[in-house]
Parts: sequence; C-alpha cells; structure tokens
Amino acid sequence: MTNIKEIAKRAGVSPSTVSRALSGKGYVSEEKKRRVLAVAEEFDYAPNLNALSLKTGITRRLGLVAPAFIESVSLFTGGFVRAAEENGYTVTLFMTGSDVSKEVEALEALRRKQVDALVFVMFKSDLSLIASYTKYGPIVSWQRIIHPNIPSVFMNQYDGYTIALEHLYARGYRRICNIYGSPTRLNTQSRIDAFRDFCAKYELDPLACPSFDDMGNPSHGEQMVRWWLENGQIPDAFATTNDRVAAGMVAEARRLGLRIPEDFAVCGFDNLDFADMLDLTTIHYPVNEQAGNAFSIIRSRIEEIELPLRPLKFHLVQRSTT
Amino acid sequence: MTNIKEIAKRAGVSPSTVSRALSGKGYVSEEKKRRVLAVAEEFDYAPNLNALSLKTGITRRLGLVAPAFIESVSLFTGGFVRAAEENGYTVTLFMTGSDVSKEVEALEALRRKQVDALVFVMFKSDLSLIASYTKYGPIVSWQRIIHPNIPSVFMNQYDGYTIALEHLYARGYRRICNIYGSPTRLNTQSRIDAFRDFCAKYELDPLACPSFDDMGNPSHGEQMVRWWLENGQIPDAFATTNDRVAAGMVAEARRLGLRIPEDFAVCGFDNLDFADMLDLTTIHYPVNEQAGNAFSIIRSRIEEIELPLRPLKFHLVQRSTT
DNA sequence: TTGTATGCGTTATCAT
DNA sequence: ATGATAACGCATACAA
Repeated sequence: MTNIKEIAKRAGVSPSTVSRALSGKGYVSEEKKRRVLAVAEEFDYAPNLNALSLKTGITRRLGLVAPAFIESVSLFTGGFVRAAEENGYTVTLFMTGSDVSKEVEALEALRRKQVDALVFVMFKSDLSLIASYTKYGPIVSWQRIIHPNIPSVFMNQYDGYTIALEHLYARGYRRICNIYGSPTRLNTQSRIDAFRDFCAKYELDPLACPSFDDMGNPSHGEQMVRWWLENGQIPDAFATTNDRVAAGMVAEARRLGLRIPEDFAVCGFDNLDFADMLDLTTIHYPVNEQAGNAFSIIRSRIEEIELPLRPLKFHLVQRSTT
Repeated sequence: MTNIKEIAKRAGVSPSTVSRALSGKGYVSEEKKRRVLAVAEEFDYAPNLNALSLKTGITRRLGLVAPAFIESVSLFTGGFVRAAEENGYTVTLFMTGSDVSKEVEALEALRRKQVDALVFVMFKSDLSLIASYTKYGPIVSWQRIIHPNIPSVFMNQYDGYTIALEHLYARGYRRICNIYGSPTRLNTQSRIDAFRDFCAKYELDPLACPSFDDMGNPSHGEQMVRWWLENGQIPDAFATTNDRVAAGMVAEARRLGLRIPEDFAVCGFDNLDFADMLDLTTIHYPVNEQAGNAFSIIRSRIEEIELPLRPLKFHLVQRSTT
C-alpha cells in the first residue's frame, strides 16, 4: 500500500533518506530518523519484499522437492524448515508425486528466481538433468547420490544395518531374513554388504534364508508373514527395510495369532512416530539432523561462508519385537 | 541472467514485442513471434518472477501456517499443496511451534507481499490480531473458529462423534467413557453435546462414567489404561479425542496383557495412517477434502470467482478394537 | 502490428 | 548528512 516515496513525502525528506533510516545503513541524523520511523509507523509502512528481491537478486526463499508429505519426508521437512527459519529463510514446497515433469517445475522455479536454492528429498529425474540446473543456484539431495555438483546429506546405511544385525545376533537369532528396499538404491547395496560382512564375522551361511527386494509398504510386511507361514517358518528374525514394512508384519502377525518375538523377531528401520506406538524395535535414523545439514550446506553456498555439519549416528531403539 | 531487453536486441525487435510474444498477450506477427521464441530459446531466457510479482502485485504464492509437520497437519498440507499446484500456485511454509511471535512473522509475510494469502492450520494468537491482517489478503483457517472475515473449513464434529457413539452402542457397549481434547475448542463442546443427545436417545446415564479433558497424546492414552485398571474397570468402551490417544491405549493395554476389545473397546478419531497398522476402529476425517476447500476459498477470493466447495462427510472405519 | 515511455518499490552511486 | 538519479526485469498505455 504505502511505499517509501509516500513516507518520504509525509516526513519531508527524500526516499533515499527513508531507505537509510529504515535499513540502518548509511548516515542519517537522529532527528530525521526518528521522524521517518514515526511516520512509517503511523502510515503502516511495510517493505515490499518483491521489490527487494528484484533489486538484490536474492529471495531468501528455498525450495523443498518431495513426492508427498508423509512420515519421514515430513520429518525431514520439519527439520529443514526449522533450520531455515532460524536463519531468516523461508521454505516453499514442491510436491511431485514422483512425477518427473513436476520435478522440472521445481527446477524451473529456481531458474526463474522464485527460490535461491533447492533441496531434493526424493526424485526420479536423471541426475544429469538436475545437475544442469545447478548453474542457477545450489541444489542438494537427501536421497543418496554421488555427483560433483550436487551434495547429498545421505548416511551410509551400512553402519545402521550392522547395528540391527548385531542386535539380532546378540538376542540369539541366527536365521535372519533380509527384507530390502529398491535394489537400485545405493543404500540397498550397503545393506547387502553389511549382511555379507556380518555373516563372515560370525561364520553364518548368508544363504540360509532368502532375501527379498523392492519392499517398502505395510502390505509387503503382511505378505512376508504369509510367506513365512507357508514356507516352513524358517527365519527366526526379520531385518526390514523400514518401519512401515515392519509394522505390516506386526499387524498381520497379530491378526493371525502369531507371537512376536517368540515366533519370529522383527527389527524396523527409521524410528518413526508409530514405531513407538507399535512397540517396535528399530534403528533410529537422525532425519532431523540430516535436514539441518542439508540447510547448512545450502546456506554455506549462498552466503559463501564455512559452516560445520553435525556428525550423524544411527542407534538402536530396543522395544518388544526382538 | 538474460532478460527481455537482451532478447529484444538479439531478435531485432523492441522489448514490448518480446514481452507480447512470450506472454501471448497482444498482437504480434507470426514471423517476429517465431524469431523471438527462437532467440529466447537460444539464449536460455527465463522470466524473472520477482519482477513479475513487483509489477503485477501478485505472487501466486500462498502461506501455510502450522505448529509442526506431523500427522494430520502433514495430511492437510499435502492436500493443500496439491490443490494449489494444480492451479498454478505455490505454497510457502511457516512453522510456528505454537509460538505466537512466529505466527506474527507469517502475518507479516502477507503484509510484505511475500504471499498472496494465508491458511492457518492451527494457531494460538488472538483472533482479532489475525483478523487485523485480512486487509492485506485473504486468510482462512482449518481450526474451527467463527469470525466474519476469516472463513474456516472446519467440520462440525458433532456428526462424526455421533457416528462413533452409535457404533459403540450397536456393538453392545453401554458404559462409554469420553476422552476429550482441549475444553476450549469448539469441537470439544460439539462432542459433549453429541454425547448428551446420544444418552438422551438411549436413556443412558451420562454420568455413569467420568469424562476426561485436555487429552491428545499417546501418553494420555497410556494414562487412561492405568486409570481403568486402578479404578474399578468400569467403562467397557472409550471414545477418544483422536487416534494418537487411542494408539497409546492399545499399546499400553498390550503391554499390560489386557485384551481389546474384550476388556474394553477403543474408538479413535481421524483415521490416520497408523490407525490401519494398529487395526484401530476409528472415524474417518476427510482432511484432504478440507484442505482442498481451504484452497478453493482462497482462490475464489483472490481471483474473484465463484468456486464450489466439496461437501464433507465423516464415516466409520471399523477394525478390530470394537 | 510495433515501438516508446512509464512505473512497480527498492537500494546504491554519486554529487552536493 | 542528504537528495537526485539510475537500475533491477517486466508489462502496458499510448502513440505511431
């Protein structure tokens, strides 16, 4: 509504003086400063951020790109928004539904200067496509990738998965069945490596139980329980790709009258909210801290400063399913 | 980087012709249009949205204000973002942690034209404070309030709660204990009314069991189970304020070796994701649709058009806890 | 159909 | 210490 020129007229000074008085940059006499501030107050002045963005080329807005706002994505979003707001940035959402064309829209928003930088929580586009937009602003990824221009705040799940396996071993389980996620993900490969090394260490047969790929939903967990019943009930423990699969197993086992951990143990991964409600043993994945690091990387690039990253560690949360 | 003036020079036309060619508004010959488009493509032209916002006074950005991004808030956010993006709007997040000063920051963002409108998912500020910002743009609320300038997309929970009570009655429960949320919320009052009318209809004594106020977390649910054990085990069913409290009850009952629904029944409210995993009977609350309506109200005000709102209905989701 | 000129609100540069 | 002026990138009223 009311702009700097208006305030200048009312206060009997020039627009530049008003600008200086309000921003605190540059010289301005105490008397005029007081007058300007009073007039600005009186006429309900508020700076127009679009003009500022145009002038400076900086929006202090960051884009967050995710397929949907469920569970761990929400957790990441919360952590990222908190870090951003603490430092005077604002976060704009881009929800893709795993649709590549929507991902491009987010990239275009960066190109058109709607945001200063982007964080991709999860994506499907070719890495090279995303990388071609880094010339418009910093881009970081949560999803584990390796690219010279796109830092990723991933954690190597080798360590976390090893914690799960060691825990199961310590509890006496020897016939462990692995339920993996997407085989194309680097994290899946890390888990496979962890299991191989674990078996070698304790001289277990890695092929004693079959493994399963591409699991991720509660329904997959339910499926696994039925598989267990119908195929000799061999495994005495399941190490799962995430808490959702584990939750599906727990729910289905209960419906079928099976007892956990007596019939078989289940270990989740992530430690989402509902893991507590289901009393699920799981591996805590510090999503909040990863989000904070994602922001720090972005900020350090935008403001050209060095910022420390918080070290990240998995840990076991033991509950009643093991 | 490259702007309209630059393209104009390269294409041998005036900036306004470029503007017209790119926007499709106004007359421009086919030949020049082709030339301009080719040059724009070649020089990687992208319009600067900040300049556009400054010029037009419209950002096509909406602010969403919420305390944190957990559970039903995430659900609402997802629905709102989807609706917004489908219509060419973008959503910026303001996370308040229930801190009033953070809510003011969101209001200020509206005043400073960083966003065109705001939706308050939940808030603590005085309604009059929020209302004083409606002169800067539309503001709508999910939280149930009544104010002439701030539409709310609430649903009257009288209906939903009645569905829960009728279901419990039909399943044979007669000693129903109400676990309410914050007593200052209008929705709590609606539920109290629903229970009163329900008791009258079936000639039940409304005071047969005590009611509880201000519950909301799983820990409150755990507390309720212990209360039940220590105080004569009177109620045969609990109608809870939300799924989180219900989940706490289910988890604690399991730990204590109680059987649900034999020892007592539990009915949740909301039908969040984990309700399915816990096999919780609950009342489905169409959050997505409410978010869509919130967006429609905002859009109708911004674009000054009439938009229909989707009718909303609760329904029962019967699972194994009743 | 096209081009010129102006303004959106702000800040930075440069005189004064 | 202060003010005039230009510039950020775009759209549009108006003239041609």
